[in-house]
Amino acid sequence: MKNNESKPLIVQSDGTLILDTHEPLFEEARSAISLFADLEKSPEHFHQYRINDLSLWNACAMDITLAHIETTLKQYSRYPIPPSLMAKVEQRYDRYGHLKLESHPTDETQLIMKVLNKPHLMRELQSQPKLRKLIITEETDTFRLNALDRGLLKHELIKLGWPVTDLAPLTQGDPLAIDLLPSTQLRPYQQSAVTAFLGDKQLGRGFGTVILPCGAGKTLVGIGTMQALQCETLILAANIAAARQWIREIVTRTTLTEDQVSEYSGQSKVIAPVTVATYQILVWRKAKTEPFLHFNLFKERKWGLIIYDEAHLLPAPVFRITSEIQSVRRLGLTATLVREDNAEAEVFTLIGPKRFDAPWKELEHQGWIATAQCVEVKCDLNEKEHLEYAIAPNRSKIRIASEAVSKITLVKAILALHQGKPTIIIGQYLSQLQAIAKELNLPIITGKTPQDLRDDLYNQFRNKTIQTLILSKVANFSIDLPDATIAIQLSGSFGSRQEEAQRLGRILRPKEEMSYFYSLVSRFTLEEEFAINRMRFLTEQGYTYQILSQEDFFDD
DNA sequence: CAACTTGCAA
DNA sequence: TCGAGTGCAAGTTG
Repeated sequence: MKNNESKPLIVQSDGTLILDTHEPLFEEARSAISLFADLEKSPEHFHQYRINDLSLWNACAMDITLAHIETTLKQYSRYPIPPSLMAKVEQRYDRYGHLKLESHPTDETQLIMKVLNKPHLMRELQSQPKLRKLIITEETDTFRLNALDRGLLKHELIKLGWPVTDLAPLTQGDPLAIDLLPSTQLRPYQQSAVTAFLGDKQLGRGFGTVILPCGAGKTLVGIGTMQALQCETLILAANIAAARQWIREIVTRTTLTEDQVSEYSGQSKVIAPVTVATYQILVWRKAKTEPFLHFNLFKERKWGLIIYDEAHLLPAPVFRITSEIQSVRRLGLTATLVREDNAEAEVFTLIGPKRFDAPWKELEHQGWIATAQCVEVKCDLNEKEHLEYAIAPNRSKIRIASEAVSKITLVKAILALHQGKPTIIIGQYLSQLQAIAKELNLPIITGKTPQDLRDDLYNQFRNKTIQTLILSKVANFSIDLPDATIAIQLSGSFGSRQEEAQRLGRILRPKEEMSYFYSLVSRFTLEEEFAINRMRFLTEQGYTYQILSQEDFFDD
């Protein structure tokens, strides 16, 4: 069996695929299985993929046959394929293709859903209360539905395990000549992302989600797609800063001029061939009962492409409107779909399935993002804090642990260790940050800091006039934050992995030198447990986590 | 009327 | 539940 030893893949009956990154066939196997399995974790030695309902139906949609999946698994698997797994795959495949969704021939506010070759399916669907609510009329093998419920319907059907094929043709949108300027070139992985998104145009693919880490240039993937499609485009961004960033990038990197690219926000409501809007303005309304006034934006022009930046932040009502416009090409961009609620399925069904993701570690190897070392430093509570902690209700325990005064001394030690390196200090509680700012006499930026002062401090940080900057939660979203080599996290919120990833993203711009990400954690407290949770995401992404204690800093 | 501040929402 | 943040519109001011 020496021959099989060198095969990279281990297939388990629960659908987990483990891929050994050291085997020569690794790369080949990776691209083969990613057609029907999702990447779950990519630590350094073994990557983990999973075959699940969504990934299989996604494969169905790409016309990948059952036989192809079996052959691929056999080809790369070290051990025999568990028969129960193939049985499960077959079962899932069998559920695909029985439901077809079409537009009503005369009434465009309605949809027709046909049930094919499954006698009992009609009955099964009729008995579902959530579907009942959406059905207008029913005949022997068809349902009539409201066009507005299209996305909701697709989502409910996925949850019931009966995916529907949406046959509504994708509209082309109004044409727009757009070209990259010669000074700009897509990196290989950005190009792959664009290609993966577009797929084979004859199959009509043109919706989906691309996953890339912060700092890997998601904007260019968007711009590359616009160039390929040559059509008017609506871009949705999480906040105004991000929206303006898109506009800047588009104007400086493409042949489009300033008056062809506009901002649609609370401050400026201009609509142009390329319009960048915030999520906020879309979901704004006078009162809870009033309609969403700005949803018209979707129909204002014949958009050929809608780009959802930071797709994991999509507010619920935007999901709903997205379901109404399923005939327009949709590109979701995100650093991570890990959301503490489980909205990933919604992103996949309404915007589109995952088309591309690159393991962070790999981009790091190729030098596109910086090499980072994560260090967790344990520190101790003092006598008084210990006492307070012991008697405090759970709620305040976290805060006491987060605000341990020993963290201040540690910050000093770490700053001394990395003397001369651009450093940011991030934390959750203003009082603590302010105390450190005062103690160390360092500048601080919080939500209340006026924009011009922020810009001023950022600039000084960029041109190295100041070396250290203290930042509150504003750091999580601010786009124009300058690069740092060292980040010190004083406290994080409730173990949100997404937040951790965002913060790490701040120090991941490509640089020659190693970046360090320090997390300060109080020993023997709840904070330790949260830290484990937060740490998991990064470990799974392939980062090594080093654990030190405060003594390590004061010994020598 | 542009540039603030204030209050609300999710 | 809380703390900190954001964006929106309307009100206030020089």
